[in-house]
Amino acid sequence: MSGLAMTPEVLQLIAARFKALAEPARLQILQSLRQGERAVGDLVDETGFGQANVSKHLQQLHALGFVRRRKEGLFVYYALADKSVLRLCDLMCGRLEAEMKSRNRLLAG
Amino acid sequence: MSGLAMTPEVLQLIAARFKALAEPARLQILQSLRQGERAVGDLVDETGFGQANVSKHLQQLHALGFVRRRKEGLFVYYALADKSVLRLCDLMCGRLEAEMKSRNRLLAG
DNA sequence: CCACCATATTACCGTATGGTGATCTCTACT
DNA sequence: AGTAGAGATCACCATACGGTAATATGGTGG
Repeated sequence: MSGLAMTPEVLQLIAARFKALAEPARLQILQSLRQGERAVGDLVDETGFGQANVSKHLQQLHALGFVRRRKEGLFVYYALADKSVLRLCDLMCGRLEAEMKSRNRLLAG
Repeated sequence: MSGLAMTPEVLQLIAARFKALAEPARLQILQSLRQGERAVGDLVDETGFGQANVSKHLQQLHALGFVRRRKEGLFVYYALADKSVLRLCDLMCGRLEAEMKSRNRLLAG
């Protein structure tokens, strides 16, 4: 359970971090970043979301430490801050897979 | 990355599951369940939230497979469905700790 | 200095969601 | 059958949040 006491304040901080991942648009951005550093415009093209939208999502991800920024001339390049984000996504993905598998077993009888 | 393609539809399902954890109240409920099975009334007492509120949160957690229910007479007992929920929380908690540690290092200079 | 481009920010709208009180449902008990 | 208690559901409100267009900011080249 780690060294942190699970006070309501701490839970609020944890919840805020889960909330950052609780949005398909942000997950899609993170998936794009999985393949490497990307400028904002690249992400706009790859995801199909509006520029303002992508920028706002990136601010949120950055504020909570999920991505890091690197400014280079006119462009701002974003990248995954560390691997733990992917671990979280993969864990949740594993849950989903297990869920779908047992669902199919029920349907198949 | 597991066997699932990261289509927008899949990302939506993942996001919905993260959203279930993106609420301090639900995290607090999960923390209570960490110590074992609890009836709804117990959780109301332990968390201090209203009965309707706790019930609604439990429905959400149950709909996404985070908790399981067991009915016994008048009471309904909820418990963690598996350990992966705790892994998710602990992972996120680890991130938070690292964050706070580096934050303190900066302050200390 | 000006025009231009990439990104950030602001203002606004529509929707989703948490909290709460009231009500309904189901079970146990007499 | 009637009462009581636990939990689920409904109706409602206030707030938060995602999407978008318009605008601002900051760097680049002419």
